[in-house]
Amino acid sequence: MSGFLRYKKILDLFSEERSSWTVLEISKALETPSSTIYRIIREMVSAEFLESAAGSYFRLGPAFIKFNRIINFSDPLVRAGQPFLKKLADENPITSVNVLARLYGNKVMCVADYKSPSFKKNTSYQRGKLMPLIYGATSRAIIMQITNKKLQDLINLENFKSDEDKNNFLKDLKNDRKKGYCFTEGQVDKGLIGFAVSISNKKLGIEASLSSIFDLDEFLLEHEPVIYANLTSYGLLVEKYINEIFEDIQKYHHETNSIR
Amino acid sequence: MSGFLRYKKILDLFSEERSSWTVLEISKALETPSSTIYRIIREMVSAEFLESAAGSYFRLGPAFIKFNRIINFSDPLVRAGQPFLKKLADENPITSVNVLARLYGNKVMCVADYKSPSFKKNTSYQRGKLMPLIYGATSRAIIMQITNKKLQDLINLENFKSDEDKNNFLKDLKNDRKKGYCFTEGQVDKGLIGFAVSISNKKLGIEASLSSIFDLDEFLLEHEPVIYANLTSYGLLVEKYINEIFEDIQKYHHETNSIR
DNA sequence: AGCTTAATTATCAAATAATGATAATTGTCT
DNA sequence: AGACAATTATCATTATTTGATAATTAAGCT
Repeated sequence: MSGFLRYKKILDLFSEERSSWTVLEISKALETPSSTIYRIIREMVSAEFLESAAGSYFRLGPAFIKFNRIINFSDPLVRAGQPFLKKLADENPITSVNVLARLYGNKVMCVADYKSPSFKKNTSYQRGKLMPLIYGATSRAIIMQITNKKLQDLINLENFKSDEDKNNFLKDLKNDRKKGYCFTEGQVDKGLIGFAVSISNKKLGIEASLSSIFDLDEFLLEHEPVIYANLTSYGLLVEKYINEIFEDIQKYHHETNSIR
Repeated sequence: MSGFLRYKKILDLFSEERSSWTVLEISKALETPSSTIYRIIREMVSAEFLESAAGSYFRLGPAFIKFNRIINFSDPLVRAGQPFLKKLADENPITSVNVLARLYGNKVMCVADYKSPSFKKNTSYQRGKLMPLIYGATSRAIIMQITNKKLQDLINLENFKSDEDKNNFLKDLKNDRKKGYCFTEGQVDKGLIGFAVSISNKKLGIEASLSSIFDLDEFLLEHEPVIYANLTSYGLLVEKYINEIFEDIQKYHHETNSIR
């Protein structure tokens, strides 16, 4: 183990299910002597990436809250899209969960979400959560904008049940790309349906989606045109704002560089 | 530069004001050859702690969103306190910003916040933001529970205008400790006032505070008893929940350890 | 499409840091 | 105060990082 991986392997042990670890537990899990782990943990604690909790346990440190905030206030996708999620929810014909998501490695990550206050069911789409690449409208609206080699590489990492499954998936993808939006039913959460449109910005390397998730029990066919109209118009609006933010950033960097 | 510091120094360059950097800029800022920075950046990008943006710029990566989420769902303070912030806001006599904050190094960090929808003015208290240790009720309710050497060390890091200032601060601290809550006016944001109570849990090493911030223009003296009652009762409630979460965690670790 | 320049990766010997077994110290609980 | 667990210190060995330079790849421009 070397470089940043040494630290990342430790951080990756911490999860929602298991959020505190002792040095001995880490030492066992990574098959590394505890004297080494003690040394590394000490470093990470002093950098506030970990912190010591009760009973010689350690947990994730406040550095993550700090950097998360910086992303919130500076990430073009979050900045551009976050403010529209509530509006989208308010304009949808029935209660909804509205999500901005993006590619994260070979998964999809939700980077912002807004749930109507009266939305009852639980959903998997919450900020920071990783979602499967090939299930759900949210994910599909992201991969349907990816092409060629990158798409091949991503798809090859997935385990399809059969070749037929894989071909069907690719066919659906093609259709949705033509239509310009996605619909799926119960692929991620039972009893929920999702609609999604792509969000992209080539210059900023953004491959994302905007989606609305509804309770199947509340949904009527007549809602679809409104949902579709809302998503596409807000999707375009978000892309427009991303572009404005991009120009702001450019201007800023231009200024700071010419001062030097 | 060695160990984790090598990586942390790069991450620390990223801020709300300056959220993207090129390799060359980092190389200059840290006075390190660009070939070295390139290598390190590559590592951090593949770990998703950084990501490449447009125009050969790099920005903070989605790993922070992911780990932030894990903290949200597992940190005892956030888990216990977050749900009460809205309730506190709703029960306060006038619109308010309500904040959970904790010690972070020699600063205070807001770890959860809820602003009444109709609250007009801007405040500095937002999740993830670092606040000064010696200004504002939010901070004072934290340090007033700290004693002896730890208090000395923290105070010694602060720059007081004069020795008199320092002594007055310590005197105020002592008074507030007796009263059990803090009040300050305009110390952090002009035109705003803050009330705060301490939140602590020795076993979990939690040194925190719960606070409500109001617009001075809306505040009347008759509001104070209600504000005070709300804060103290919710403060105790949060501490009770922290304790329950602590016991849950213990039970969980007990189980997982006996399985092995 | 081809040309130009900037961005990024690869190479490798020298310099530096990480490792882990062990011992020493500190902290905690009764 | 004593016993046990947690943490830190030590240090020779081993492995990794460094940075100057060269090679490659990507991006911008006409």
